[in-house]
Amino acid sequence: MRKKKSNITIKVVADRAGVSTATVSRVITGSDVVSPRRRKRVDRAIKELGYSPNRAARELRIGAVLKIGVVLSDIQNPFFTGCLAGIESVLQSSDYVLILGNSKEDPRIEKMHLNSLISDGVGGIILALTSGYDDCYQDLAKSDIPMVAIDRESKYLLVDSVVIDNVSASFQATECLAKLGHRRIGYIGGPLHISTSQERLKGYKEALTNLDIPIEDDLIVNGQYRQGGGCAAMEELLNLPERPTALLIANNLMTLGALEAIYQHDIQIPEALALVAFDDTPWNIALKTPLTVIAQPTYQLGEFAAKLLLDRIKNPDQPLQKIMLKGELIIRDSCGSKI
Amino acid sequence: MRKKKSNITIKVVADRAGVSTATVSRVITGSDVVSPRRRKRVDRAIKELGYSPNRAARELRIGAVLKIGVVLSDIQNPFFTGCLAGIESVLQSSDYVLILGNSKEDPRIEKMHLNSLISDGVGGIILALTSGYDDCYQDLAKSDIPMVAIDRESKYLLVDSVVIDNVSASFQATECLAKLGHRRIGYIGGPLHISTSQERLKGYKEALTNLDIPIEDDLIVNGQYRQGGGCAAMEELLNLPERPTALLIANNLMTLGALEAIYQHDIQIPEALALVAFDDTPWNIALKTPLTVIAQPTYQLGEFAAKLLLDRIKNPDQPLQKIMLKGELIIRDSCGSKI
DNA sequence: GTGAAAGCGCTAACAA
DNA sequence: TTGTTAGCGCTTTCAC
Repeated sequence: MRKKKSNITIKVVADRAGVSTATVSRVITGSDVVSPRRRKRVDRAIKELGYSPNRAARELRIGAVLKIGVVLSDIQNPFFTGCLAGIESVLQSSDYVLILGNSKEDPRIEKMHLNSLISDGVGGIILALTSGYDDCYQDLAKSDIPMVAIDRESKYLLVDSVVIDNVSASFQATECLAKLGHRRIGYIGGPLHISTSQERLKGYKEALTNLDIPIEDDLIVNGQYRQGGGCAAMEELLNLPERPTALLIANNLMTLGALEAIYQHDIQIPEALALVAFDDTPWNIALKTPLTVIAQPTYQLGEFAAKLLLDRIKNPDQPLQKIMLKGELIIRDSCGSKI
Repeated sequence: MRKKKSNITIKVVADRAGVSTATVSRVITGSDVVSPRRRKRVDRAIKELGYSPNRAARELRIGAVLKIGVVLSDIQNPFFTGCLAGIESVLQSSDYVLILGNSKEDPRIEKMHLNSLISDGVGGIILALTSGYDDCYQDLAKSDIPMVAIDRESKYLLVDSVVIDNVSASFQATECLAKLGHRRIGYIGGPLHISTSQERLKGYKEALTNLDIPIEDDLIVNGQYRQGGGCAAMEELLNLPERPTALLIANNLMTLGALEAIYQHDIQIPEALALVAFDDTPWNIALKTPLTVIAQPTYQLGEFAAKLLLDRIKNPDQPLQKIMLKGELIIRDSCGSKI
């Protein structure tokens, strides 16, 4: 174990400036009850000594500040790294430091991170949750740590949130496919205990109902929000006696997996299967068939979340907020229409 | 500002278990001088109370900061998110917490993050540096904070490092192309002040020399390690009076950009242009032409770096280490051979 | 407006 | 093997 970095404490500064530690502290914290003369003396001493206050001591004394915990469900998913970049950019120009945790879609790991953050007494938490259907978050909610849920929500966790309007995005995508003449539209989505999965499925169903297309359970597959999940789901759909002619996929990684299966079976897009997928990605243009997608504003999602959290920390009693961002349908080749 | 989070302190646990705080502390820190009976009692009390130690207090007391700063040059690049995931997984089972900074390939932002980490007195730093050719890091090196350079090195920063054997990887890739009969092999690489760019260029040139193929400066383009950089570089190569028949691209994002330009000019891969690129990526299989790549073990890179840093923290006087990991050439369609 | 002093929760001597 | 206790560096009453 390393020893302390610096022996310049508030005491040293106080001695140098010929004042008490209390006065130095008042200067540091910006308390306005210090006379200009002493303030000047203290400032000089701080500069000369290159003093910077010990964060641990400060935190211990006042309770936690200056740390924001960010727990994401998959830090290798471009969707979340986009969010992360947005969060980071906001925090960068704040006094807060970003503590990162990766839950890998595992509620147990998530719980661990959360506990660690809580016991650290972080100033706030931004969470993309992995589990939404049980009471995992009830005691978390009881801790009074400011928190923002990002992308996903849980009814057991009533906190500020920044999300995509998934129902409408999914509705729009399904409608697009239907308007191109498709009646057998399949759907591949994520685990149903995650709110985004529920909402996207809902949007899909609503669009179908709205257009008098019967909902067929066979055409709906929910799997893991992973590449493997997408591949497996696609195989299932492909094994159907009557295959879908169009498909909506609710996640970028699943899309990659589905594409894997599609190419393996030598199915032509969009001729044999029209496709709309969630998430625009940098690699889209280089794909065999460029994908029609619902682009989600991930970076802004992160920015909003960080700003919202900072707001909430400053003003704990403000009413709960839910910010909803719209996805954007971008037409490319895979849906079979340039519109 | 919030007040303190939890009132479950070591004292409460001690009372509950009927022991002293010292004994509880011993159990927590894994000191082995506690009798099994008491240890069991303490463990139970901890569990029942849901106690977890206050990090600030601990840090203050032991005079070390249980935080690792990780500053990456682009947290939206899959290469670095792969590393990040590896780092996170190691840190997760340590006492350390991960503080993330994103320099966006900007030395000024990097500097800012580094300064902030230093003044926080973090326990250690993992850095993918953005600038390698000036003395940016000289005073950083003087701070005695343990540090590991990841992926990229600088002669101004003599610290432990974990890197890919870029020269040999690049050599291998170039050789592969040459063995397929190509003599006009182009090269697209990153900024030359970054060590990986230098090394990859070196490997390329060495392979050429080794095979008696003349090096033509026209065929070598160095740009930004970004999608735009790859696209611009490709355009440049395409404007040559005599185009290359094969190409090595030294970065995944640049590859995407190059592909963009290639498709725009309707150039067939591998017929009109054989391609080998750095980095294997999840989307590779779904590309128009699956890419022959040098796969880099990003996750392991991160794991090694984190472990190395933890080692160094425990044992500051151990000799400097440089861990070099090998890339792996994976043959797919884009080089024009299944071998 | 200022200083003295009491801890924040924890660990590590030192005693027992 | 265990408990007692003195701080780590800081902020914040409370007197003055």
